[in-house]
Amino acid sequence: MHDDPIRRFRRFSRAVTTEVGALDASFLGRGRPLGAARVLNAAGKGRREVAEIRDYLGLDTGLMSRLLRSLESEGLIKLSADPQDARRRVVTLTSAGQAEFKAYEALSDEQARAVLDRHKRAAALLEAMDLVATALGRDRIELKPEDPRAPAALHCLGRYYDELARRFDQGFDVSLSCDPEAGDMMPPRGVFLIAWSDDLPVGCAGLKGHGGDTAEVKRVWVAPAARGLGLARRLMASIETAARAKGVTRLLLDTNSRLPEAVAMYRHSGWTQIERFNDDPYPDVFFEKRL
Amino acid sequence: MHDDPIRRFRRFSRAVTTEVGALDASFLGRGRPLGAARVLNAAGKGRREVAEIRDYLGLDTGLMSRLLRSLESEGLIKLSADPQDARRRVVTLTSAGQAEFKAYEALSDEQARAVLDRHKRAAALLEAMDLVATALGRDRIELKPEDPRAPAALHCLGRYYDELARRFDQGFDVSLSCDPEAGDMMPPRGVFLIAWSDDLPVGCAGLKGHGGDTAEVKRVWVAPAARGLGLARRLMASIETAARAKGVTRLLLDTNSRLPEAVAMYRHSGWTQIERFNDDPYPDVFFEKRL
DNA sequence: CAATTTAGCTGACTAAAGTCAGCTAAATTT
DNA sequence: AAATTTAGCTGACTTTAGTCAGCTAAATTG
Repeated sequence: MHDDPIRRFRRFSRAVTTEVGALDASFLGRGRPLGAARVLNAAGKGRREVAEIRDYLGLDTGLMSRLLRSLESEGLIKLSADPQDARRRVVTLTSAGQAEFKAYEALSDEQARAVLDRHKRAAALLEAMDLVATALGRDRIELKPEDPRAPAALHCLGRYYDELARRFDQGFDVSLSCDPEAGDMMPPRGVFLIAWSDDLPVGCAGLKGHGGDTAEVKRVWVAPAARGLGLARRLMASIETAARAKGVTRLLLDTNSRLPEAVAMYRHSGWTQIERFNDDPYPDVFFEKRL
Repeated sequence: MHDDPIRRFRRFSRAVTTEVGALDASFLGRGRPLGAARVLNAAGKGRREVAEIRDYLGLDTGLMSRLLRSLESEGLIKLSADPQDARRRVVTLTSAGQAEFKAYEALSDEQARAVLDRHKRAAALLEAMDLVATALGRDRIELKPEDPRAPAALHCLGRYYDELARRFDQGFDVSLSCDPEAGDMMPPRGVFLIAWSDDLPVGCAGLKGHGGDTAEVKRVWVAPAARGLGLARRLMASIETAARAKGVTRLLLDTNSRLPEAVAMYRHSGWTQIERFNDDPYPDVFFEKRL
């Protein structure tokens, strides 16, 4: 009865509507209706086109127009015609608007901190929050190519190496492994994909190419919070598509028997186990796939 | 940067406002404003007095009065004077109201199920949700006396025994332990307290009395989701207050060195370690406290 | 019993959100 | 070049939520 999943889910919903709803309400403290504050925030977060903001916030054109005018009359935004298409309008924050946006951001940050500071087990709480947020937002996870030296990429790779170090008895030291050159995992030869759940990178995968018809799949990682959502398969499918587009006909990858989920996933996705094809000390299972 | 707690918390907030907010909005699918639906739900959940509902939902008397009248005119509720105090009004659902309430419940249940059914790792997701919900609702955790044979009590005790079984090398079998008679943990001799976070029992503690001036503290348990919130101390304080009120001057308890958090907590709360005072096979650490 | 407090109702009001038909002007299609 | 589509604006409207002063009637207090 008290373990009933439905009951537990609904209790969760009540708790977050009460608490997170209360945080939202505090936006009213700045003397501006919530609608206008939301538009200002969307603009501050880099959404420039009116249609884009309207779409994101799910507003009617009439309502949107009024909210924009009210922000404009407050001197927080400026509207101008899109040079490409003069029917479209582009929002830019004035410096007053920037300041006001930052004030809202500071307010949100402060609230977040106030909640987190009370918790002894903040790390566990955040892990749980990551898991819940990723699960709820699963349909909005996006894969985007990224420079493998960018901060988000380094974040993923760091997590990946940590995980290998935990899984392997002998630990893991990247410098002993074949660390691909960044250039090999970037266009035109290769690609490095990051899976984003909102603003958190929750997975990655790299295609390491040499310009020839064989390429290698490297650094496939999914964050613990995002496991079980089929993300690894999605990343692999996307890497394969990219490889085909580059004229690659044969993909290789190496992995380790200490990562049984990965090995099983490859087996079920059309990969064939082959003989060792490199002298990297870490992998002990090798696969190929003909495209 | 991507590990920043504030950033992670805010991402969580966005995810739940989007998702849980969408669930909320579906309440509008039944052609009734959210306010009226909330009042109907509060009444359906057993809140009978108008003042109680008003208080719970944070409504103004005027607004409340109007919402009640609109529900009354729909034939969903009946209002009558409280026999004890004719100024007060009591809400009762008509059978149409009952049906409508159940329809809302079914809607919520269905939504919860729809989200959960998609998840392979529903157990992990629910654990994370329990943790988050308990942490966010920490200030609303209430301690209430309960019959130790009631379902919620059995739920807590079951979890407690499971945990002991996991912690002790030799496992745990209640029947070999001194299982207190329910009557000893109920008024007038004793008490059994349950800590409620919303509708989920997240902790318990029992006072086992014999009518004399010595009593025993038994079955102190806090759910994993509620640890780190100081709940064990709160339960102990409440048990001590109850003991004092019953004229108890000396409290005893036994525990096990395999539960180091518990042992540490007792040491820091004015308990003194003493010699073994029973022949229960499981405990190996014994405490007393003079009140 | 009179005075005060309490519970709730009512009418008049405001603010915020949202809807909708009709409009203009730019861009695109035919 | 005319017709159509698209992006957005505007005015008139509704609904929902919420506030507030003043009221009635019951209960409580002195």
